[in-house]
Amino acid sequence: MKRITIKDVARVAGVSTAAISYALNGKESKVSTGTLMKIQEAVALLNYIPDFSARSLVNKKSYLIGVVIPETEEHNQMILENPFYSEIVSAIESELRKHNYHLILTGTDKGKGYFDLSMQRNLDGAIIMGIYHESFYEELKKVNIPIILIDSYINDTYFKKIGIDDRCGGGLATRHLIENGHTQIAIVTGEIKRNGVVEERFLGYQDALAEANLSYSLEYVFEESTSYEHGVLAGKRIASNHPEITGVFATADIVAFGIISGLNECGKRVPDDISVIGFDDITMSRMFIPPLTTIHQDIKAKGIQAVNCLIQAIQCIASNDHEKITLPLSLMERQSVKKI
Amino acid sequence: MKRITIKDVARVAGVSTAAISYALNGKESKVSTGTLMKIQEAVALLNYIPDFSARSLVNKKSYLIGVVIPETEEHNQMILENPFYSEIVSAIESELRKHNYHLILTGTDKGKGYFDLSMQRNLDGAIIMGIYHESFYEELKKVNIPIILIDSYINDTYFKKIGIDDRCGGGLATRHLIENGHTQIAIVTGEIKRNGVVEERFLGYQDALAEANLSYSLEYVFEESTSYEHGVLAGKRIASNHPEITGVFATADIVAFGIISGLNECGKRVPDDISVIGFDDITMSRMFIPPLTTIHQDIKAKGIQAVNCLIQAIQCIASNDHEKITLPLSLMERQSVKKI
DNA sequence: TTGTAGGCGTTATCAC
DNA sequence: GTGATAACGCCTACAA
Repeated sequence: MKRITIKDVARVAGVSTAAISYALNGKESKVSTGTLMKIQEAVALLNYIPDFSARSLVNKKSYLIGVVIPETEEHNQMILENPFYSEIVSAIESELRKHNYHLILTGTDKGKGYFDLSMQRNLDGAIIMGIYHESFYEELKKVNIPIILIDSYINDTYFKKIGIDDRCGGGLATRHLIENGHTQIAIVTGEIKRNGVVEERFLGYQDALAEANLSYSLEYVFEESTSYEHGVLAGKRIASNHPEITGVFATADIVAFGIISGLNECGKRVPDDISVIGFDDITMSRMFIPPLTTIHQDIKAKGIQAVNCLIQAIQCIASNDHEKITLPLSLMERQSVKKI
Repeated sequence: MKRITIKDVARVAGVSTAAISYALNGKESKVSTGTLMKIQEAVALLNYIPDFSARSLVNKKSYLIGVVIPETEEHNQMILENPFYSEIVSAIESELRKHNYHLILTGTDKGKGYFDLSMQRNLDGAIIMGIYHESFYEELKKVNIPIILIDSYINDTYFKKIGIDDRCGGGLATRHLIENGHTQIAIVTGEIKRNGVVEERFLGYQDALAEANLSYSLEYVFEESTSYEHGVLAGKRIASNHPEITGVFATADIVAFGIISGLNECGKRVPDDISVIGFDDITMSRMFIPPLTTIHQDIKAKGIQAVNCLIQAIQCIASNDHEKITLPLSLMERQSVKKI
């Protein structure tokens, strides 16, 4: 089956290819009503669908957006299993489609960068999640397309950034524990990378502790990976080695789930024996038992804003000088924290 | 910044564009060792990256695979929030990348089909999840590219299919409940669509009931949507209207989570008061409290197989006449089912 | 072994 | 208004 091309349409409609192109690209003014109708008929008759490759070749627009999310060290798989990423990717795809863009989703092995892909595919823009080596960002800049960083504290004005005030959130969470009478508060967290969100959340934790004149101890910091498994381990260690701890701040909900399970395995109940607060408010958090008290952020809004910001940049609409958009945060009280 | 083209490389290397093309496309034999080296140097020096659009234009290969997953009725968003889809998409992306393909991920509004996208982008193939109207598949066939259907019982030899024996799985789950002494067994399920997986799982439920001479009653069928929310509702209704029910088969883990929550809200505990078994064994199931007894399927394997099957079809490698690949299933006993 | 040139499907620049 | 025609970047006969 041969592809229907613009020439076929031209032949059937009895006009030139130029006319077709005008008619189909919002330049109807350059075409008389009569020919316009003939064209529309022919297009419908032949079911003509333009070839984006050809189009992209001439006007350097691909209507393709790259979205990258980090991947697991072990399996080279995108960590889409982390519900946070699933939710935001859903929102991004939906919003992108509304604007007639398509999305190429990839994980990225930190070895090879994203430069090749961007060039090969002539990406119109990219949305990047996760924290990478500096070289990754330098490469990215060379591609010279608009790029949105989600949840990054990279200090580089080339990139537009969208995120939340993680430090404030970390404070909010810890303070909630304190207000409920807790004084021995642990933090369980993924790797604290420079310029990453967990670093900020960790700082917020320290802020709140200091405010309340509570001492901060490294023994109460369980740093490893943002994963359920790490949560389980930390939960067990807290249960067996730190009976004095009554409150735990997990820097991600998925970690909080792990903590609660680990605690349970050791016979400690949440929130009766120990309180746990999470961060993100992923969909699963309200489904969990007990429903998780957590710091709520609007994940979908984050994705939608990222898309709109990106598309504005692509179309060079007045680059509103907001280099960084910060979305609101709130405390979501459910049932994993108890007053003592 | 102007793009580096094959001509630039040719100029720098002091050879023709043809030589470059040969050297870069596995036809090194047509090029002498000397020029090959000069070419490699020039490529490295200029950091030349071929343009896929141009390439696609001439050889009708895009190295782009379309992946579509169903979307919510309300928000036109992909239901990537369903962890089942997240997991399988992760696996697909990873495997695809290994083979140098990229993935365009979309939801699909059932109004407009997938035909346009496939044509516009010259997709090399597609992987489709979910159940759609017949017209959707008819359109798809016209595109004339290899297509893999995951978890579909559509009876059309055009498509390669990959899935599990859902009927057997439904039987396995129900039988497990029966073997544990349950006789009043409800089923909570998403919409039972023709050719869909839940229909088969439902059939398996009936099989097991019949085998054990247990009566089947429509009152015990809670059909609505494959969602947490529906599970909650069903759980509540079971708790308040059907005290005689002691076992529940949920046709998806996410539904099982809802049921357990709904039951809890009404003061019923799982598994002490009532047993619940799920289906799929998503990652979350072992994290849930109580850890969910469920029918295990290898979600990642499903994604990987789909990719390999698709790529084989694309490369026209002996279309191994397996029109349908069926992956194994097993019972995963955890703690949501109790012997009575 | 190497280089020239035509064509893939579009868009855009011209003349008419 | 309309229609040739030259790009866009690449591949591949074909000729040298």
